[in-house]
Formats: sequence, C-alpha cells, structure tokens
Amino acid sequence: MELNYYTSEDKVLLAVDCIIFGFDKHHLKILLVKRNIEPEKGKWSLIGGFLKQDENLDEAAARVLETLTGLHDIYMEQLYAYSKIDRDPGNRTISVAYFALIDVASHQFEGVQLESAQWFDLEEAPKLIFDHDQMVVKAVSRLRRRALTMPIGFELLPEKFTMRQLQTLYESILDKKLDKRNFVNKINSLDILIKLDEKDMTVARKGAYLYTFDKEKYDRKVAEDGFSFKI
Amino acid sequence: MELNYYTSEDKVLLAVDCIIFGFDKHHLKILLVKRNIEPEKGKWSLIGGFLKQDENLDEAAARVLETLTGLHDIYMEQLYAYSKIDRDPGNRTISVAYFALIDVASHQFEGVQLESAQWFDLEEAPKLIFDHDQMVVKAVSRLRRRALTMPIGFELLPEKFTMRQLQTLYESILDKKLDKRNFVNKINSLDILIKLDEKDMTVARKGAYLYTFDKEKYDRKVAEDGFSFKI
DNA sequence: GCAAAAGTGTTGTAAGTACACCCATGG
DNA sequence: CCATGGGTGTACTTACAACACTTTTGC
Repeated sequence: MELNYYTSEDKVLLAVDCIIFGFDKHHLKILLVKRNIEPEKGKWSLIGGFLKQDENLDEAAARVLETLTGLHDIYMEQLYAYSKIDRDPGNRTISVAYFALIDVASHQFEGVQLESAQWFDLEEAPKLIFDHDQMVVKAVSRLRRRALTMPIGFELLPEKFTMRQLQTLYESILDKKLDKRNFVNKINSLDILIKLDEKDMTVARKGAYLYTFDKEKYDRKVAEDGFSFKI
Repeated sequence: MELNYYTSEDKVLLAVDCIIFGFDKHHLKILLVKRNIEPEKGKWSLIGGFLKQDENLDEAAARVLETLTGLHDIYMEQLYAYSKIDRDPGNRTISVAYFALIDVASHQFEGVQLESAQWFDLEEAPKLIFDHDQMVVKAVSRLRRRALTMPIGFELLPEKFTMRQLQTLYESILDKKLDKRNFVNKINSLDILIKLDEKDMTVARKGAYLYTFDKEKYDRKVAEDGFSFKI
C-alpha cells in the first residue's frame, strides 16, 4: 500500500545511460550501440534504459549493462544527472549517466555480437546522439581522477597482467607517456601487487613477469594505516 | 507540440535537495528547515522541492534556494542522485542533491527569519529526515575536495577578508589546524589575491590587512598558463 | 607597559622527475 | 649472433612541513 503524498507534482521519465570503458592491451575503448528506436534510430548512442518502479538507479544501470553484455558484478559508478529540457527530442527525459569498467579480453560476451554494439577507440568514436558526447567527456575525466587515486585500473585488465600492460593502461587513461622506471618504482612502492612465478612469453623473447592485484592486502592497508593509493 | 515516444515507461517524482553551506567567521554552517509537510512534518530537513516540466535540475535547485533565501547567482553544484526505493516514505521519489555556498554575513536574507530555517554548526546539526544526513556527508567531502583545487572558498567569505579569516575558513572546511606561515606563503605564491590599503581594525589592535579575490587574474592565469589552484 | 593578534623566512625532509644500460631469449 | 622488449638504480629538483620571534596599539 502506498501513501501518495505530493500528488500535485509533475512526474518525469528517468533514464540511465552507461559509458562502458574497456581496454584491449593497447587502447582505451568505449562500447556503443546503434540505436534501434525512434527518435534518432540508427545513430550511435550509449546504452541506456529507463528506471523502473522497483529498482534504484544503481540497479537500473547494472540491469542495462547486463542486458547488453551478459556481465554482472561490474565496477559501476554514478556520474551525473543530465536534465536539459529538450535533451531528448522524443520526450522530456532526465538521464543519470553511469560509467562502467570491464576487461574486454577476459569477457567473451555474446551481447556485443548480437546487438549492434561495437567497441571504439576513444579517439575514433563517432558522434553520439543527444548529450551523450558530453557524458563521455565527463566520464573520461572522472576515470582519470579515479585511476590516480583508487585501484580501479585493475578492473580493466585481466586477472594476470604484466607491468608494461599496466603502464600502457595508465598511459591510455591519462593520455600521456610515463617513464618506465618511475612507473615500476611507484607501483612497487605501493606494495599491493603479487609478482607471480609465471611469465607472459607472448610479449617478448625474454618474457615478462605476470602480476595480480592483491585486493585483500590493499583493503587491509587502507583499513589499518591511513594508506591511500596514489599514482 | 510534443512527440511522446517512450509512452509505456514508468514516470517518477524527481526532487532536488540543497545542502547550503555558510561561514560566519568562525564555523562552517549549514542551513536547515523544519519540514512543514507530511510525512515527517516538524523534523529537520534540507530544503528541497520538485523538478517542474519547464526547468532543468540546475534551475530547480536555484529556484528552491531563492525561494527560501531570496538569493540568486549563488555558487551551486550538482552532487549526486539518491534513488533508494523507500528513501521517502511519502512516495517513490528520486532526489538530486545540490550544494550551495553563501556568505552568511553579507547576505541579510529575510527568508531565513520567515520560514522555520536555521543555521547550524556542522558538528551540532540535528539528525535529518530520509537520507539527508548521507547527502550532507557527501557534500562536505565534495566541498573539501573543491576547496583544495578550486577557488571556491571565496564564495563563503565577504568581498573583503583577512588572511586569518581565509585560514580559519580552510581550517573549518578541512577540519584541521593549518600553520599560519605556511598558509600565507602558499596563498601568496598563488598570486590571485589583491592586498588592499585597508585594515580590519575590529580583529586586533594592530589591525589586519584586507584582501579580495582577483577573479580576472585567476581566470587569466588559468587560460594562459596551465595554472591550477592547489592548497 | 602589557595583552592580543598580526606579520614574516629558513631549514630539513619527502616526493617527484629525469635519465641509460644490461639481460634473456627466439629466430 | 642479433634484434626485441624486459628489467633495474641514482642524482637532482621541487614541493611540503616544521618551527619562533617581532610588531602594533588599545586599554
């Protein structure tokens, strides 16, 4: 039974749109779809959907992501609410943007083949409908800030990765070259990776050591000391 | 004429709630109201209102603020969208929180007297309705981050202020003591204040020099060099 | 003349940045 | 044996942190 106060107030359509970042060992990518409903049918767009009565925004964003990719338990974060009156010519709609981080390689998701979804290099992405380009710009900037202060880069990498992959990822996110020795020193000084007795031999004759992120150790350090991740 | 696509989708009530920060030369404060509608009538709350069809969220937040305080052209920033299903027992409502910065002293606003609104020291604020406490926590953390990286502290101060007032403001925001000499050196090295030939004689026998924020100079520095404000 | 707040520099320490060579291996 | 990318340490520079005494003037 619902009480229904505020009966005289306007109601609106509330959408979520997801900026999905991926990394394919060389470039930072975003996942886009060809929109299959009017208006703007056939144009490139972020994936999105409408909030339902029985879910909160986080759940709606996760649902939208899972519907397209089949993936769940993905890192997602609310970005910003977009509310320009005529932002969607189809109807007055407010959209709350979310961004998600997934590892392109590890997850062979079916959805991307089935739907008309496609990965784009961030620099080569097409123009998007509505205010979606604006959302992407903000998402990139948020990702950059997060990557510098939280260990979220690992969400974009496979379980096991080389130092060079991690560095390339950071170079993609920050859009600048980093010094190899300084980067390794910095990462090692954080002391939150496990160096495995295993090498990736595909990457060089010599091979390159594989590492994994030690989440337990990281969580312990944060809880115990006032440890804070900083690149 | 409206097109009305998406006709089968659920609509929701969309509210804005404002965390209004002030500074009274000693303490960081927030402005709260005694709620005058059901549910939770009579309890302390952030000021809020519902989004109307003919305005975007920024406009709604500005309207809500002006309705209570009579103030306009106030620094406001969108914080986060809160969407827990039963967050408001009156009805399913999504709320987008905004925070605002105003100078308590310079603005003698009538609203605060008329409505049952009241300034509270941040530490002494009462428990608030719904998820408003959670909003305040996030707003404080956002304010802290902004204050360290953008010149928004001046929004909370009168046009003319002393170095000590600026330092006390930062100490309130960051909730820690700062070293007087280091603080002055840091601020002066930024080179964005104008030192006036005028002293505030109420604050000490000796008097204290007054300063103003040189917004033009700041904007120029940001545009020309890659200058970035950092405390 | 003294209480009360303003004003002012230096030195040590930690973090960041720049930089070049050897190693291991598959072909 | 050589081409390729992996792996490693040091010196310099810059930002941050700690710290104490003199000045002014109303009472």
